[in-house]
Amino acid sequence: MHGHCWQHRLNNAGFRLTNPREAVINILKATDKHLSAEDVYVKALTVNPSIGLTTVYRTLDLFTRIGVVQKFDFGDGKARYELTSNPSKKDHHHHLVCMNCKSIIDYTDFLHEELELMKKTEKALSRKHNFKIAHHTVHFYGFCDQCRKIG
Amino acid sequence: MHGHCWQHRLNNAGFRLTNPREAVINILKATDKHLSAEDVYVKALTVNPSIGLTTVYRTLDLFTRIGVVQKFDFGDGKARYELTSNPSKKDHHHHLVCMNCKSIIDYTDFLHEELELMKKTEKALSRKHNFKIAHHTVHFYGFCDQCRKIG
DNA sequence: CATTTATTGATAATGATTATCATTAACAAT
DNA sequence: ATTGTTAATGATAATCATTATCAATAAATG
Repeated sequence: MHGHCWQHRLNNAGFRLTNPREAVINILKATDKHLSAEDVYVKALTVNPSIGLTTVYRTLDLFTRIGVVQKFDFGDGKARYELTSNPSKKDHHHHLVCMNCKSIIDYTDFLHEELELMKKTEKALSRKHNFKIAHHTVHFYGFCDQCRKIG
Repeated sequence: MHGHCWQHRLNNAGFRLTNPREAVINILKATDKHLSAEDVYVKALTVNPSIGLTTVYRTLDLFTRIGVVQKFDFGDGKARYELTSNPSKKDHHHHLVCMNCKSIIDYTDFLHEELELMKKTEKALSRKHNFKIAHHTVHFYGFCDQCRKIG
């Protein structure tokens, strides 16, 4: 149920398979960047020139709700979206955010240890607060190579 | 230099000690909530009825830049602010965010282990990317007790 | 006390996201 | 395939948090 393709997950959740939704997924699949809704919209236009920005927002929100996409906020005023990465797979990563230029670096160091700790923490928190945990994020904030030199 | 009071930190960074700044700090000191700029503004008005919302934003931004305050985004469209908690002190905590009602629970489980891992990760990342790391965040996302029952 | 300059607060502007609503297209049943 | 039902779309306007502007004020310094 977790490994099913997005088409099935949409259907199972009672949603329809549409052109804009396919376009959005394909764009997210094809990049390793951290795209904003506007970014996705611009790319989507080259595939489907009639797509609307509103639909892109709605679609990203829908995918986020069913867990196919993860929404991030790195503090630059606009949300970013990525395909959800399975914590036990190699696409799992976390982020390093430059507080000055807002650039983002993905990192994958010590993920095994991190996963152990997160599983343990998740278990404890679920029990203690009766909270159903879907995912977690880890962000490191600081100043990137460029911005250290300048500032 | 880290343990210095905020007054000194302001002065050392070349900023002035003003009434609005004092009001904002006192409000953050007096709460364990996750206040938005608007929240802080409303509270500030009771102390200083002439304070402006713009100033609150500016002040929170200033304190964030000098590291006295930490800015969070939990995905409900407005930023939240907390006094920066020293990772090795007992006020250090992380967050559990309900994806439905946006309520937030602080947690402090396994912080010792977490701190060990974070220090290690931080060291590796600093070296590899020549990144100057200031702080980190860990967020768990899911559904709280209330929202599990309903949804 | 006077001067300098950061800070403030009222206001308007910005910009990302959301609500509205008539039109269109998916899908199920025929 | 055709139709009917209903979700989904896209254009537009509205919302709302945050920022820019700028004249007025107040901290610090001599």
